[in-house]
Amino acid sequence: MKKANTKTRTPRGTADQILDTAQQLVQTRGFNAFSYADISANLGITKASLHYHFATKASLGTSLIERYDAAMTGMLSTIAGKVRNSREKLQDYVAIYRSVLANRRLCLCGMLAAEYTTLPKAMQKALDSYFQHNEAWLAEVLAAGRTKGELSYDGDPVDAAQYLVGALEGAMLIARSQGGQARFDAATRRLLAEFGA
Amino acid sequence: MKKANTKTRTPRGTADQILDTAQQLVQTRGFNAFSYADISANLGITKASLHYHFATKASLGTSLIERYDAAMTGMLSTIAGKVRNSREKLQDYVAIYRSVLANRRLCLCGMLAAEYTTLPKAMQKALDSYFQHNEAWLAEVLAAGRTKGELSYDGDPVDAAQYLVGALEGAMLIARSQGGQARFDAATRRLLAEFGA
DNA sequence: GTCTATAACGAGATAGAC
DNA sequence: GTCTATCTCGTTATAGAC
Repeated sequence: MKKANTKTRTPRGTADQILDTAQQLVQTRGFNAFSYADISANLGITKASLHYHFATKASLGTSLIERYDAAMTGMLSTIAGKVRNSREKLQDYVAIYRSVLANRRLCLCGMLAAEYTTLPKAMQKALDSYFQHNEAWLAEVLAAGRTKGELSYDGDPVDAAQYLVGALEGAMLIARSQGGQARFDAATRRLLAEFGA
Repeated sequence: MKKANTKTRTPRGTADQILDTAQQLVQTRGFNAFSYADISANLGITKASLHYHFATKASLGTSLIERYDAAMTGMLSTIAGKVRNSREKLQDYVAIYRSVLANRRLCLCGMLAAEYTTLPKAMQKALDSYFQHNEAWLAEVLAAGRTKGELSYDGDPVDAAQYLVGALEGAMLIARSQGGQARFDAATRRLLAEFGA
């Protein structure tokens, strides 16, 4: 076999390293505020080589979102698979965002949502999918949680899920520059309490 | 007199027109995704002339935030001056954000918060002030409202105000590309209900 | 798959005439 | 206060050698 699906730490390929660096840059500076030169400097590889792996910045950006979406889907599956109660699932979901902010980053897709009107169509589509997946998972957790009496809130679970995502993204966005982790934690305590978590 | 402080519609000066155009561009595209050429095209004035009014993009950006902050302060004074109950004050506050989104824009300072790490220091300072002013006004409304029994919520009014600002900015941010005005309205209904408004 | 070299363009900014 | 003209730099992207 050429590539084993092991869980051991395999040396990341160049494309992955490029994506890692680009992701960090987008999460801290935004898609319109980083360049191939930045990645080149961080990785010690020339700009021309970057174009071998990702011909255009648009294709790099699209791969970035798709990988992020897939990683999130994986984490949500893991959370769901632990089959604990819905309260904990919600807490774990919030914890994902918390750990992103702890690295002084924003959610990749929250950042890109701010730049939405300037993004290539392919990136916009990928972004739409990301939020779709996230909110569908959350709505399901909220619906099941209320049925089981583990969570409590009013109205439509889909509305509630959308509210949650927006509030979480906003809390990260503002907390990064105003108040930091403490502010984010205070906000999410309030948010979770609202759902009986 | 050279300039009367009248409330009649006086023809806006060139600097004001530049700020108007720049503000619209930042609110839709972001500070890093617009150029002097864009303003030039929109206003029919050369880039060189723009530099006469705002020598650097950083100075233009700083003026933008300061003007936005002042306008917001004015609106908050007006709301406060109408001396109705705190519920209505909170609703009016939310309505300000709503009208911004209705023009397919984000809050200027929410957008800039996403780009925070790439902004000149002067712009960062001005942004900090904007949020400080906003949250101080909100915290005061929340504190008084609870005392008078017009609002109800748990914990520190300052925490609550910060939570509110984050949730509102996030609701706008995501709603612009995912769900639009309807999604924003659903989110703010939930948010207001949380405070007994 | 990575490199050197360069093209093609747009950015922020300045000099100096009117 | 607005213009023309220009400068310098950074950007995405490509050609072609190794």
